[in-house]
Amino acid sequence: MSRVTIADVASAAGVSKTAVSFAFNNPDRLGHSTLERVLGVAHELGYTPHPAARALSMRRSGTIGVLIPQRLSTVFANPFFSELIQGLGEGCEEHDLTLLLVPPLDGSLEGAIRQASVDGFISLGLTPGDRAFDVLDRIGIPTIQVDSEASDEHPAVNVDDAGGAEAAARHLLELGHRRLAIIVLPPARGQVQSTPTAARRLAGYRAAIKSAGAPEPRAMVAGISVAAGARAFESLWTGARRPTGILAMSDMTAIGVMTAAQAAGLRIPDDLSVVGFDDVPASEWTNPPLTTVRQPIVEKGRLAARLLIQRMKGQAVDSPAPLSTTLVIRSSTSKPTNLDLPIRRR
Amino acid sequence: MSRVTIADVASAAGVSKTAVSFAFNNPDRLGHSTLERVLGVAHELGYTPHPAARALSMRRSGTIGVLIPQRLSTVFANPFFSELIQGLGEGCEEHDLTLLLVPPLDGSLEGAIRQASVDGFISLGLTPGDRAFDVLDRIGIPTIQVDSEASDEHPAVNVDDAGGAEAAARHLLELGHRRLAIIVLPPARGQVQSTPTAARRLAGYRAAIKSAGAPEPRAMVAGISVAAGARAFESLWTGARRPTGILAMSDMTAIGVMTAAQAAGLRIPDDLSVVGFDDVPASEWTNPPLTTVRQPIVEKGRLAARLLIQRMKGQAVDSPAPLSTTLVIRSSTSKPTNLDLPIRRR
DNA sequence: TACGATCGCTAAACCGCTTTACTAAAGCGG
DNA sequence: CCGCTTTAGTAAAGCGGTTTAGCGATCGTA
Repeated sequence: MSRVTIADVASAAGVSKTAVSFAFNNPDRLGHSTLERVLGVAHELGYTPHPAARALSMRRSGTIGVLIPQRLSTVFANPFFSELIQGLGEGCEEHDLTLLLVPPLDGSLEGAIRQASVDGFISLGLTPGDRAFDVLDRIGIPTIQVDSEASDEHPAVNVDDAGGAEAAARHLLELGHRRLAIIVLPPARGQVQSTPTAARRLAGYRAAIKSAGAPEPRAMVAGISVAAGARAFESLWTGARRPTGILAMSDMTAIGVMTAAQAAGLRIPDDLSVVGFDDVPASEWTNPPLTTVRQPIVEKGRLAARLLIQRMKGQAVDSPAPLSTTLVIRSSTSKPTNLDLPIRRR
Repeated sequence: MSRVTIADVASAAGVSKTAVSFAFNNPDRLGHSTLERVLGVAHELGYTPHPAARALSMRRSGTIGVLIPQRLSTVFANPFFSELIQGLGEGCEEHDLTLLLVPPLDGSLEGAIRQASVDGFISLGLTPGDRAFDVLDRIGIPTIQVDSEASDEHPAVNVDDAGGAEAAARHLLELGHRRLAIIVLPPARGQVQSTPTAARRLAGYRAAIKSAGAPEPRAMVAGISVAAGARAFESLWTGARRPTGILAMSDMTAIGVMTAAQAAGLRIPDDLSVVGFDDVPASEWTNPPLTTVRQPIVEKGRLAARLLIQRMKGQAVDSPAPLSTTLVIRSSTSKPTNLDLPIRRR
């Protein structure tokens, strides 16, 4: 009933364990006839090497871990993440590696890191001081960061967040918008400080607004989800000096803003312009199609995976130059027409 | 430079390896003072048990594998999958399990199964005869199927595909449509036969059409992607007897059909009705919002994870009753108005 | 014919942890 | 004070592979 081990195969084939091991990993070291026999017996018995035993003795598990800062159910609600996985997957499949999703266990990412039997880690959106780094350094597993701040020990793959954000804000400003609001990504798990990505995007928005001499924008923090975007719109749409344009740091948030605005009777872009960030596929099909900043998400994942694999091979790798972002102008932005919009609720 | 092992901690604390192991896994068996000391030394040295060694000796890795029938980059392009992962994640997090994504390695799913160090598998859309089952049975790892055909050894979690499909078709028929086309999901990797899910949905569509006495629908196979949906529309929109309504087995395909149709100058739903399947979140925001069959994807994942965990505990589990599906009527369907539509290309 | 190289295979150590079986000391009731 | 149970800790045997070092037989060569 119990699993077939290498010893079973060895004794059934009348050879040593070594021979069986060689048959699979080093066939040249065996004579032709023994090789055939061992392989035959192994197949007949349905032998499969125990992965953990293999990993222990070879010091390699054939798996890379993806360090996820939040619960899977929140993270995977954002298509951004699916795309990133697509890229990581492409990088991994080239080398027959599998992907282990490592969210915080019991609230602790550090604990989860320890448990994971992997050859390398991809970390997502970690803030520089994160304690996860202590654990990573301690156990000495190569790591590549994504959407974080590069350091010497931990290279990071990033996109030109500031440039993209600046282009987005400039777009609204050039259309004539002056009253802008920014929806800021929330800080990482357990942190107060905003993520490096959020900080860079915010800086980009601000730089454009400042250089255009437009008034200080309202800023509000909201989660990366459609629901959070909707709530953000609700709060923004009370009181005086309502914005004519909203800069969201994520497409999901932007979509939430649009649906909430439309539900409140506004027309987009006539009554309110909205621009997102990421350019997830869904942004193309929304009503209206979303103006947004495209970042090459799949490529980012693929690059991160490749760099990690290089590191795992022992090669040194530097943080690559940020991947470029481009503004994609669709139909959720236009000139601000109704500067003094009467409130049309319901 | 090399990793801190249990032996290092033991000698540094002046105790046996057993004591160190007890300190972590069985603290009651140690005196108070030694416990403190061992834990202190371990922390100081930055000791972390080697996961593979632990897995080998405990016969448990704390990981469950998700058997993915295709490449990650194709599978994760469908939000359906993200939602399923959300559900699986919820089920896993309750028990501190992590999720390993296991796509075919080098084209072979069986090979990938062998390599994976997991305590259980969730399989997706496997066709009954799949050779993956041989490997799974051989190594005796508990498995729960999703979107497959239940068998005694391998319970399956399913939704009421036939019922949902029937409701979708009936909806179009009741609106007055008679010329329908069906876009069928492609067969699983390496198979000729269509997946059980596709077969059930097709049967549902056909049953409704037959009982309404409507003419035989055109059926065509297309991949589960926006691009494939677009291609499907192109092929369908040539020749005579063009459909007035299209039944797609996936929302992504339906969205592809809509965008291609709109690009060809058709108005939806006036010139063509489209209904999808799944009700992924994006379906609510499309232009027009998509009429589709909702299936509880997250719940499906959560249920599958829970059942697998039960099985891993040694409890027997039966296949649960199919989860119910409901037709969600939005704006991509209406009465067929232009029965003899002139061709308006470009 | 003798000798070093090559070939084919094996014994045993090792990877790093858990766990069973056991021992010495301490606690305890009578 | 003695025998018996706890308590606190240890030695050693796994878990199931890989890998190094080595050994006899065969082979080509001088």
